[in-house]
Amino acid sequence: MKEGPDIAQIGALIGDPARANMLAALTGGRALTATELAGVGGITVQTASTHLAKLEAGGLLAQRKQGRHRYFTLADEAVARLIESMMGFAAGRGHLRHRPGPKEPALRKARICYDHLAGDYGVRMLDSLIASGAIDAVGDGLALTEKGESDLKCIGIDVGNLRSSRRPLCRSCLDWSERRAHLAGSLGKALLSNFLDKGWARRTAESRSILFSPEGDRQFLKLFPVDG
Amino acid sequence: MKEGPDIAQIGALIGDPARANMLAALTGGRALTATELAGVGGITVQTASTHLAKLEAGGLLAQRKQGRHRYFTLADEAVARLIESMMGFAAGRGHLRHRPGPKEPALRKARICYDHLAGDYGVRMLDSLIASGAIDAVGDGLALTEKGESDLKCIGIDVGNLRSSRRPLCRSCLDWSERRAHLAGSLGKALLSNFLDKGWARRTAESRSILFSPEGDRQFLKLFPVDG
DNA sequence: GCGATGCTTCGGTTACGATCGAAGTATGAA
DNA sequence: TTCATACTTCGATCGTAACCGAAGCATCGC
Repeated sequence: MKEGPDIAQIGALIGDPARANMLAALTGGRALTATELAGVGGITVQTASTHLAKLEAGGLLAQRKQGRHRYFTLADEAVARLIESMMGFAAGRGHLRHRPGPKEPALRKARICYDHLAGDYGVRMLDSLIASGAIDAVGDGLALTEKGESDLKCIGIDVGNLRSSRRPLCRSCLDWSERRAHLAGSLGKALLSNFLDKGWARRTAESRSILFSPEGDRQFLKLFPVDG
Repeated sequence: MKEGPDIAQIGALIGDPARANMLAALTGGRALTATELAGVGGITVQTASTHLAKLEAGGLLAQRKQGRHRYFTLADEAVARLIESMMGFAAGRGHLRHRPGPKEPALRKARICYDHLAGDYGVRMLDSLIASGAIDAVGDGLALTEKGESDLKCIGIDVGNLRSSRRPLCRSCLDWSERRAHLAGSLGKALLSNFLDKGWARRTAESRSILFSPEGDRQFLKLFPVDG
């Protein structure tokens, strides 16, 4: 019976609603304090503190002390992928939390997934990159082409730098709202950073959603057209 | 706070040790009865029954009545992928259940992962297929080459038939014991079936491990050499 | 019909863990 | 120093869910 790694521990860690909410919030990539996380979990700070200790002991979270604050983040990208893949699974089973809330539409349009763009815009961007021949979709994987590399240089992304990191350049990540793939990996991160730097979009304080400015919206849609 | 799909439900379902053991056992691909699952979970049939009802209600399991038996399987491949990905994650964090048991070595050598070969042999097979040019590894994805298609025909696998199914032909699946990828998808399934049909290997009754016969072992190692 | 087997439902016990108030520690500000 | 903020630890409560014995259905073999 006792075969393989123990998934029950991790399941149990994610299985508590308060902890699940905190993890989902941290999938936004931002480092949050214990008090903020207590807020998203809907619990007091004392309770949050014990939850956070458990999550850290389980290897899901990392913390960084800074003054009297304690900032928590997901331990690494693997955690983010696990959470997102569970979200994709849950969405596919109809385990939606309840009726779409007021913030849902914005979240479905564009949101941050650890450090890259997800939602309708994320999926659109990848589709467009594939259609233009910048990225090859082979089997279930993604690879940047030479054309893609030069295209990216034009908008100010130096792929050479990215390659030097150990992290994969392109990675596909299943989008729970669109049920299709969007672009993750260091390139996904670089593209989102690029948009934020240019002022095309900005992150919101409380939510995972990404807000595009009217001008940014226009530029983005022009840069990543659909149907070719 | 209430953003996105509800992962807590699924986490909680997997988070119980008895349920986790049952799910892990079902990742073996075989349909098991409630009594058998009670055995792997280390609980009585009554308790198992309630667990199984919950897992079914949560969409993780499917059941099929047959006479007075009730056979349970994972609801679909997505569940299997979720379980395996959690195992991979857990293994990476050192959440190993405890000391390797007596059956561990066999399990690490070759085991079934839903419907394809995993473990050392599974990883070796994929490595060899890539080294021989039968499969292209592009980015994090896999694609069968023309050479691969003709190679497979020689050992009695008709790729054309496989293509007609909706399921992806090649898919990489992270191996929790080896921490590297092995081949999943319909091709992974076909290869394992092929070995079983030829009598090279057989499944065991109780465990997920795959036992190779001496002759099958020889043939397998010859067909999938390492180092080119 | 009968008993045996496989499974579910019911009822009651038990144990674990989530929760919060209160007190304790650490850091920063005044 | 003194106070305020951020967080953790302690202690106690409470609810839920896992668990099993016993009883209830369903199906098979005879």
